[in-house]
Amino acid sequence: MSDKYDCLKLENQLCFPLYACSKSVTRRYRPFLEPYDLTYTQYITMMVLWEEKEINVKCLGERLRLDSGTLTPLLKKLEAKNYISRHRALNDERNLIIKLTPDGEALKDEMLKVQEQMSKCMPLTEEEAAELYRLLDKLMEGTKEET
Amino acid sequence: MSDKYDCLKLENQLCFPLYACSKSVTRRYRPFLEPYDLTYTQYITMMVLWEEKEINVKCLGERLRLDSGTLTPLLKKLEAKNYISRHRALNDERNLIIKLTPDGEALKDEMLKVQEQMSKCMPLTEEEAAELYRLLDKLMEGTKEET
DNA sequence: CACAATTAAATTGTTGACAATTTAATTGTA
DNA sequence: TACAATTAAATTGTCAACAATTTAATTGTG
Repeated sequence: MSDKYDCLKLENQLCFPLYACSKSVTRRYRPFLEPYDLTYTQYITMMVLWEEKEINVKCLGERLRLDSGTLTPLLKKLEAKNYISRHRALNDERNLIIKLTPDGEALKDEMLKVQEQMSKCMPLTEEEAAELYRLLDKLMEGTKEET
Repeated sequence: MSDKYDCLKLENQLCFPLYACSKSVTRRYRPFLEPYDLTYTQYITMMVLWEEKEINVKCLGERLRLDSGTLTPLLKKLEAKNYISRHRALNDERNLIIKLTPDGEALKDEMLKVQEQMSKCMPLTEEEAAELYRLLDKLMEGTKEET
């Protein structure tokens, strides 16, 4: 009951569950983030800033795997919400330095609640989560750009 | 060395590897699909049609987890490329029936090559792939809409 | 039968993702 | 020191994702 086209079936693919699952998780975040006027992508951008305090767009893009075409408008939106500031570096004006504002910093505590809510939707054991993490990492390695 | 903010670090999250990995896989497809003038989303749409031959937009959306706002313009593009046809159902004109054209059907054989190329980028063993599939499915279950 | 409720797709508007190109600053080198 | 090469961010243009609304067809019910 198997033919050569089996590999073209959605349910036999890894790519589709991956794509669907990623969207499903992102969609789940939406109502939790909405009160803070954050989208998922804006949220993970803030996560980097809560770790780094200060970073330029290039480094931010490497962490998030997003380019300036995505980040420039996104960062302008975060600036408009007064969560971050955008200033050119003094020593090299090509670099745009992104910093948290006090409002952005304050958001961090609120987000602990969001994470708590979200973790309830993630019905994996510690071991399963670790294994998923490992497999995603391996897949990431294989599909990453060969430069 | 752990504090209450650890859960707000990108690398401690499942959501980010999931999001990054999904994008990475999609990005990998791009050069293989580009000769056929297909995007990844258009490709998975074609995959459903290679299985079903004929389906309405609603069912297609349920399979792909996409709404009419995404599908309507996408299907018009596939029609313009002459891979599919779009016609209202005779018995209920609210339904738009999507069918493969001969060109769309013919694409199926070409896509076998694409899958072969792609599988080389997916460095997982059978068991790992099966486990990843299982974990994604479980996560999907937990994050799915409760209606 | 009439008309309210429901359903399917399309439309509108916002945000993301990314390739390709442009602009401006800096660096390397003849 | 000039000026080509490189680098960082911004811009442009296309496709996707999705919420909210609209349009049109069908169904259910008084």
